[in-house]
Amino acid sequence: MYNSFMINQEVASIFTQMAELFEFLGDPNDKFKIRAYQNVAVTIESLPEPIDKLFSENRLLGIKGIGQGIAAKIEEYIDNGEIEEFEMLKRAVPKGIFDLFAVPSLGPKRVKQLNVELGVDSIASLKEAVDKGLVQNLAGFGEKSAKKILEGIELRLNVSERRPIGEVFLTVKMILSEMKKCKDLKDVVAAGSFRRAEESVGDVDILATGDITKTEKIMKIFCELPMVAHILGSGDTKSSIITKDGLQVDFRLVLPDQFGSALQYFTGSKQHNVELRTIAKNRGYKISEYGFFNGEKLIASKTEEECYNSLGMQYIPPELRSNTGEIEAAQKNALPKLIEVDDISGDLHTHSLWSDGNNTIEEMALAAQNLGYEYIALTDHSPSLRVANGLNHERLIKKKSEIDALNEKLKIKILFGTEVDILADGSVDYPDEILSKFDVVVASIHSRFNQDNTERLLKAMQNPYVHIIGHPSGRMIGRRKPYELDYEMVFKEAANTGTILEINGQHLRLDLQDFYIREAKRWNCMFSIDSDSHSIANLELMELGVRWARRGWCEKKDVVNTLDLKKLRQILKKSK
DNA sequence: GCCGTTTTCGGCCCGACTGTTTTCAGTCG
Repeated sequence: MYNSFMINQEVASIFTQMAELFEFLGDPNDKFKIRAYQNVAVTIESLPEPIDKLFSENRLLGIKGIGQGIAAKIEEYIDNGEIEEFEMLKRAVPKGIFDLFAVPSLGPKRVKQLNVELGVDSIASLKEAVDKGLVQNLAGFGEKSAKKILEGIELRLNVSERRPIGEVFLTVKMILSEMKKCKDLKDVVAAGSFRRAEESVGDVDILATGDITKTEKIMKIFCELPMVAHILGSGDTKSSIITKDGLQVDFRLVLPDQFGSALQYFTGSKQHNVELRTIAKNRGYKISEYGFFNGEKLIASKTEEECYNSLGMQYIPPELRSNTGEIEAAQKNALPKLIEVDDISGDLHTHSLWSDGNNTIEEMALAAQNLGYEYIALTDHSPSLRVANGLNHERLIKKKSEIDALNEKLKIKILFGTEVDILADGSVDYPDEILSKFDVVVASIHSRFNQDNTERLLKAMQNPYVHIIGHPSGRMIGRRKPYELDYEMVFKEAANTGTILEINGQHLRLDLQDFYIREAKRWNCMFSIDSDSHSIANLELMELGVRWARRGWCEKKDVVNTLDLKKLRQILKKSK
């Protein structure tokens, strides 16, 4: 879905949007041009190199999906920072068009119809049209469509000002690593909901300490970062910018002696800090971003550890700061020792070109090896997921022999896996004799999201060959609600059958949800944390998955892919 | 707009689901 190169994201996003605009304009001759643009956007997003480098080395035309026309547009973007045809298209359509496309259940055809017949050109005018009962009367629309549209708007509004954390994750990491190159800075940390690993974030606050006499130079470096689109303001201690992908980032320079209290203050959450201030007040203390004070006397401010300890409690990791029991636990010295990214030994849910991934098995394996993994499971889809090019028996045999050959020459161990579809009746999409051949079987639901799926999951877990339930709730942040489940029954059965529950790190999934991870832990469930990568760049989403698991109070011992391969194989064998 | 042992034109993924229809269009993955 994204890679580490800002320019690739920018170009890919333009082709995606151009495809949407052509679809809206609705010229039937454009049908396959649209598909070409959609395809090339995906390709560009998963390229292992920045596209301006490929261009300067005359290698654009060697990439599948890039021909003369698209290469010329990429060149135009590299030279001018924009593509004229895209700018013209945008002028030819209503301004709020991309907002309308983003409403679930609305596609280009219906947006067009709404625009032509009712003059709808924004979320606001859409809502107005539904409220007035106009939409319901359009040909092809009815009461249910209108209701769906309202629900869709609601889903959109919930994330309108906030964005899924995965969408900004790599941008923020890149800003941090760029700023860390500055020798006048010491600490550089993103605070706020980003640091707490909330599923969505608003503005991002970056806190830094360093040589205060060099503030002018430091702020200049920040405002001139390559991803900056607009500078909202820049002063001695704070600068604000908007990135090219529309994220507001504030950069604050604080005194080294106040870094701990400032970081504590700007990390939140609000509820956590309110509770903390109450406790401080009861002790006669006062807390601010400048320090923890007893009267006029400074008690703590340099580090967060010092600040928390001064209130008679353990240091509370940022992912836990939601005022849902973490403060009481910290006071009793009873916080869990949370899992770390470095604890992960491998990824158990990834896709390759064999199904709907964008890289070869070898590319995926080498990228995983670079992350320091001992193993990676390539879990391509099963046949019923036709859109994802699921593998039949014949292709499985070929894939297996490719893996065997690679395992002869690579250091990392590649596990032969599948993400097998859980069918309508809870059976899975391969017979036992095939299932038994896999090292890792992830079973997932990809259909019938509008019903209670408890029975399907229970039956899948009872299958002796199913090791892991993939993305158990099926939700997509801002797009699709979790389907109905009796979680208690699911957790009980997972524990009984030794089925591992996945914590999926894909940026729109983050599934199981954090509070259910905590709940499942009470039932002694086991977890795997997976990236569900469809390209090499996505493998880095493991970090997001781990931080999400930390929100669920996960420890190393709860997570099977912290084990070395030998122990992992034992668990997979023994647990079923 | 791209592609090619079906190669310079003709094909490009396609089935499930939903809500609207009463045989189908649009959306989604």
